[in-house]
Amino acid sequence: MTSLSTSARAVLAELTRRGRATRPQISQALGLSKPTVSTAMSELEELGLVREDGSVQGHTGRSALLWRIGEGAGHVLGVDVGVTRTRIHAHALSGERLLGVSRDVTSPASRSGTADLTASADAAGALLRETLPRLGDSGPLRQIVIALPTVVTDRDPAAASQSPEVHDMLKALSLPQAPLLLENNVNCAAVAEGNLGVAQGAAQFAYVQAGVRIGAALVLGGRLLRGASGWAGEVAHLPFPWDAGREPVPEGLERFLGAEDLLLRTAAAWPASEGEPPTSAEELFRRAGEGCPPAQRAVTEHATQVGRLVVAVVALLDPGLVVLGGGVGSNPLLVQGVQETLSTLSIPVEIRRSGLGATATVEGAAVLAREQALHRLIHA
Amino acid sequence: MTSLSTSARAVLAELTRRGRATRPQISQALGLSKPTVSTAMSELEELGLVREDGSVQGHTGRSALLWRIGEGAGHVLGVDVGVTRTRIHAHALSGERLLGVSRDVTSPASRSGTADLTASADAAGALLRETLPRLGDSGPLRQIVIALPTVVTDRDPAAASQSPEVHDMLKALSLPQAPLLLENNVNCAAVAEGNLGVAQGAAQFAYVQAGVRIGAALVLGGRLLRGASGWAGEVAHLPFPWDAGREPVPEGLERFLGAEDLLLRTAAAWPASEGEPPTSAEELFRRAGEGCPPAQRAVTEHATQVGRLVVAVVALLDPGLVVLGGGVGSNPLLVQGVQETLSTLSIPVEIRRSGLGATATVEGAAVLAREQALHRLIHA
DNA sequence: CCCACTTCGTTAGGTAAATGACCTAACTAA
DNA sequence: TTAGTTAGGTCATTTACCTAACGAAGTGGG
Repeated sequence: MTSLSTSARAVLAELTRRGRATRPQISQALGLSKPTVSTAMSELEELGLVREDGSVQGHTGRSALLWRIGEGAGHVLGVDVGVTRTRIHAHALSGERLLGVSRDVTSPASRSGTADLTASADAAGALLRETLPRLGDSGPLRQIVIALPTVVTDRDPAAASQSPEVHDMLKALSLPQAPLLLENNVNCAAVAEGNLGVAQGAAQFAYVQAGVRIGAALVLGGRLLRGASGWAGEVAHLPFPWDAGREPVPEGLERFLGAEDLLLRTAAAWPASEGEPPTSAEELFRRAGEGCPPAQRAVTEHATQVGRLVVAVVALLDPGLVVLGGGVGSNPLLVQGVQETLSTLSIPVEIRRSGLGATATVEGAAVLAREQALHRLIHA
Repeated sequence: MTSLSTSARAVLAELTRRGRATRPQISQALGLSKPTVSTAMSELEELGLVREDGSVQGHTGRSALLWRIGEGAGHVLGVDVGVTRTRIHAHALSGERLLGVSRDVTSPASRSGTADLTASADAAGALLRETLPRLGDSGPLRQIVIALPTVVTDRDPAAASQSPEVHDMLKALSLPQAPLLLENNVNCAAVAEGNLGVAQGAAQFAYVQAGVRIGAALVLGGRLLRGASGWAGEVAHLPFPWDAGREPVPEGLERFLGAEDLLLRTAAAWPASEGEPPTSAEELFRRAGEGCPPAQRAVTEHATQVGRLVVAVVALLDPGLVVLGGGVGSNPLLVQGVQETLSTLSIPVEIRRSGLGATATVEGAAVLAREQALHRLIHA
């Protein structure tokens, strides 16, 4: 494919930012002359990357044609290879969602909560083979991003598949031919928050996910902070408790702030007079919301602990905004407790609760795929 | 001043990176033709921004002229307004140091270790007035960066001087007319490590300073991570101890990891048989190095605590490299203990000891000033 | 010392991208 | 209708590069 001219790249980038725009708007935004924008737009139209889409009326003067990313620009896939459920979203390069499907992972490992990448990939692969034919003509598939519940030390699958686990997973997925990137699932969820969720428009923010597992992600100027080898945000590996007296346990924070231990601790402190202790995080939060005292105590205590993690994140990074997500983290009862813990701190910070739910990860993967595809189109 | 052409900007940037270079070298590095580089260089020479500086001989063929940033490009100032000592460094835009001076702050507050910005600024202002005349003709003063031992919520002094403390400090300094930026002192020291110290060439790294006070800074791709409002790295404000049982004290980490409390704890555990306990961090480390058991125990224990802070930084950010600095942090005995604490972690990370000493802060301020001045020259 | 060879730096001529100036088309308001 | 305004196209011109060619200034071999 022949390369785009400089002005065509600029026009494509601006059109991407705006979704739909007229040539005069783009001309003004980029400081390019009208002829230049027109030539560039023709070049893009010839390649099928953009097309006319209505016009702006009601203003004085001649009405301007509206332009948008066209079907020929193609589409991308976001794939969430989750422990208990896998999800696939397809997005056009224009940003609109073409389809979103999901399927349970049924394997002994997934029921016990242990990660079994190959079992998840089998389910995702089957789902993919049923789903792709439904896409019809959406242009070329330009990028796939796979969200994984593991540390992603190398986003490039060519390098990462030297690890046998990743190699087997990719084989089970049997993906169509297209550029491919791997990404951590918490990172994906954070990207979704920044693009579609409560962190829209934030220059930077931290995302703390508390559920069965615990993790964090950092977004700076729209870009993920990945660290030197992909371990950024892997707070699960923090030793805990961090105390002058007791010896900290490696990976202790994961155990302490994960949903499993929360339920165990709650059960241990449960008075016989209140009947059976809750068996899931959802139940615990429901009963706390209904006013059950031991459930409330457990939730408050847990919120304090999560709050201390958030305090550490805030003191180190000053993100200005922290989004709480995940099955436990996105609960309204938790946010209040975290906010109280933070009130001792002199650093200004806002706490928001994620509203995206369980699809956050796959949505983020699709957003990343679209960004990557556009980046390649525009900058190469 | 009339604006530079695009190619002149590129040539100036490349010359800045290389220090001295010939036109053919620049031509090859930038992919520009020889005539283009020549015209761009003439443009820069006419403005006094560059000048010839010898030639390359010994190779076959005609010898090429060497070029460098010229005196007309001007100079910059880095000012460290420290608690006990203030420092001023002047650098030419070419990078060479023009002078470096320092002076003790003599005020009741500085002796007790309390920060008194105005007293420090008085000393720095007097030093500045004696120093500037010695500069001779070094071209225009293009940028001043002031390093402060406080949180810098606004680097722009016009906005920051709304705070009466900063306003008084700037008045006491009575600076010459030039663009001015404020920066946190730990951030400055980190920049120095990245440009002149042990973190040279690192794509990203964390800097942890342990001395009288405790602080951290993060450098990503040569840029400081400042946070939403300048509080990034202010770990001193972390509540401590972070323990399920005990109630954490706000600002507790500062107290716990600072030099003062280290000496108090050491004295409390000091056996009478060993004579008087050490009265300074230097003495403590010296006696530990000489094999004195209680001093060794205190240092080991302290290294473990600093190590836990480093563990938190590494788990959250995966910097790949952590530089330990400050009066306590740069001690060889400490590094070993920190490394042992880190060995429980599965994240790959290297620990290095700062070798820059007490001038790191002012050097970093000067580097930042030069970067800022070049940035303005090249991109505006 | 002379001469072949290489590289530097300048001059001349050519080209692609973007511009400004100008014109026509199309729409609104009165 | 008509006046005023904005969109969109055409074209000569400018800008910012490039390649080609050549003299200048070095090196090394005979």
